[in-house]
Amino acid sequence: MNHKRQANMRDVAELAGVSISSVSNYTNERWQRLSVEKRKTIAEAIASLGYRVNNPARSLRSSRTKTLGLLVLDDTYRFLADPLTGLYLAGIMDSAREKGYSVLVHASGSRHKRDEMLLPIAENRVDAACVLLSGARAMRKRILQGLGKSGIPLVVFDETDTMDAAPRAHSVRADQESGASSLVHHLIQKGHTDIAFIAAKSPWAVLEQRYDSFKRTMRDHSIKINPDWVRFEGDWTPDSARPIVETLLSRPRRPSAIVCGSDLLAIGAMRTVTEQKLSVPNDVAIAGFDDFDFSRNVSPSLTTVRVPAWEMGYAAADALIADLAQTHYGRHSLVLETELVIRESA
Amino acid sequence: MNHKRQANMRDVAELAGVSISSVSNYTNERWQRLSVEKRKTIAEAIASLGYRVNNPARSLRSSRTKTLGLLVLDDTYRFLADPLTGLYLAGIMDSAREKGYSVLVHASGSRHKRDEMLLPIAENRVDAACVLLSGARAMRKRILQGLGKSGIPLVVFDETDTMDAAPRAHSVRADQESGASSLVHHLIQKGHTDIAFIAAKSPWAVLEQRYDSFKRTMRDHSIKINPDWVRFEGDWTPDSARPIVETLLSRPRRPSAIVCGSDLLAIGAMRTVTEQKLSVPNDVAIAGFDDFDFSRNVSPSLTTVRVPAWEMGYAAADALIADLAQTHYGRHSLVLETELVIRESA
DNA sequence: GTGAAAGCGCTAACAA
DNA sequence: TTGTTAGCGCTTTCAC
Repeated sequence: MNHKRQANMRDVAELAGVSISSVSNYTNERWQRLSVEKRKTIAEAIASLGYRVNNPARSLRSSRTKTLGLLVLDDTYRFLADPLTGLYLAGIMDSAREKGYSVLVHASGSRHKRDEMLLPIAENRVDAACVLLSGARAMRKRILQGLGKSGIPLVVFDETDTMDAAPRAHSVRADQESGASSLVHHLIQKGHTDIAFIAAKSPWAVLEQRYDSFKRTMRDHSIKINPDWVRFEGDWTPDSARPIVETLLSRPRRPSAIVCGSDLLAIGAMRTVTEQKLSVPNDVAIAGFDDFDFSRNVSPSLTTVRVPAWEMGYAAADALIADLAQTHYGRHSLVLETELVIRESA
Repeated sequence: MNHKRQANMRDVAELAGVSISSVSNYTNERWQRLSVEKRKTIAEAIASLGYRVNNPARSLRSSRTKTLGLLVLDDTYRFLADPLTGLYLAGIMDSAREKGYSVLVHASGSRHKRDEMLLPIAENRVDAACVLLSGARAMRKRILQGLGKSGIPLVVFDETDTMDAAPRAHSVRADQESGASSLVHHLIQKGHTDIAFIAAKSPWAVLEQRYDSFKRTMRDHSIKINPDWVRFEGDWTPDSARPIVETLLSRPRRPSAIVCGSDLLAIGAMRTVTEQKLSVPNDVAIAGFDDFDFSRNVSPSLTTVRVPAWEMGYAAADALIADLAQTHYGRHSLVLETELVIRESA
């Protein structure tokens, strides 16, 4: 129990012998309006009372919350168990903290009411937001439309051609196309033509980009894609790769390489191949996307496309805070480089 | 740009032809004070205006923010890349969302000012908080002391004997002791006596519990621990296991089993052993803690102690919200079961 | 440079 | 049941 009430601005002003507005000028760092002595007296009063500005009061009055939202649309609670999301969030938080912002995380499933995603915005909890979407394209567009109408600065992760639904939102993404294309090139150079592509069933912009680029690169090399070898099933856990790969291996003709939609899946795929007494990469090469911490340490180590997830998060928060500072809402499209990391598995 | 101002309670009241306080009673679900017709009129007015309560205003007036904090003390931004933290957060968020709460995530390093950790509380941004600590015991206690004084409901993850620093805080943890002990039993039953223990250098309550139980169980079996085989070095990435394991293997006498402080480390350890042309588990058995998604899918699959991280997060938020509802601050100590998962690596 | 005062949108105490 | 009203702590004119 806190017996003495928290100090407020009035208390500080009285102790310092100045007016409330001078204290306000102090906490808002408007130094031009504060004499040096006053500045010192106020600092002392604040320190001695342990005063902290009351954020809700400040927000109510100024409609600035000093908070960034991370709005996630995902049907599975495991979205945060995916290291990619965790790294986005870490980047956002690091960037936000440096500039005095907090981060409110809000996840919503498509089973929820349409505007559940917008709640933190509608309730004036955030000044700007990072948006992470999954699910069908049409739904993603609809959500983006709703978000766009809110009028607050927005950064959308990983989306490309859905961005027109929110004309003023920034986008931050990794160059999945060049990553996927380098990967396929690499496989072809290694002599592979029988290449499978597997991923979770859940639609996701990043997956579309990876798969589209896979298809394009195959076509560019005049390699026909065997439709039996393209499978979108299960979720993004390693376990869901197992039944897919089992099917792939059980058929008379099997692929010589499998491109997996994510490293998590690739690990499950490798395991399944190994269990069938086949060798990775000799019998079946396996490659993934993301380059998580563990990817270089599994056996065989994973050939993959590195995605700079932390950097993306950092850049996103950075862009939002810049917008907020300048009320200059020019739209940016930031594309960070991916990198093919060739290891043992392919 | 939002041209028409957001609707407020007054607008709703006018449109519905009722008083502001009736609208307030509606948004606060005080149905006893609302006739059925009024309830309907208000609902319609709210829907037609797209009204949402302004959270900062509500918070200022009522000093309830409807927000839970997740306060993390960690020096490395990678804390969120650790699936364990991600799962805690996922559990917290799922629980919070069900009850209409938001989650504010706030990380602070020990390099920051002492009370950086308290900022969301000091600024009235949260009603209650989950606390995740790492670092030296003394520092963790000091932080807990500061948090305890704030007087808001608190759940601290994974701490045991430091909890007296915050006498009114709840604790939620997993039974690391029984997990570690089962694991050591298992190794001994498999004939191992030359058992190493490796972990990151960064102190952490969970690690202390795991290691203490390791020591105790070894002693109970009258097995002497070789101090050369106990190593706390590096961080929690798989890569930092490598130099440690290389050293362990390079010496004339090497352990027959290595217990790793986390699955992430265990993966790095396995990889290093394999690279030295030794076999897991025949030459060196490897075991971890946590049981992440990928642990069953690496080769060989990982013997580990499962920690119910999502459930812990869920329980924590649950306890906080219950406290908030009842102003009944009885202290709980919740200990969730761990489970030894025996696979191939040990 | 400084201070007085209005009022952001809401809740809760009280009156009716 | 319903309505009136004070005021939460702050920012921001505006006058000095």
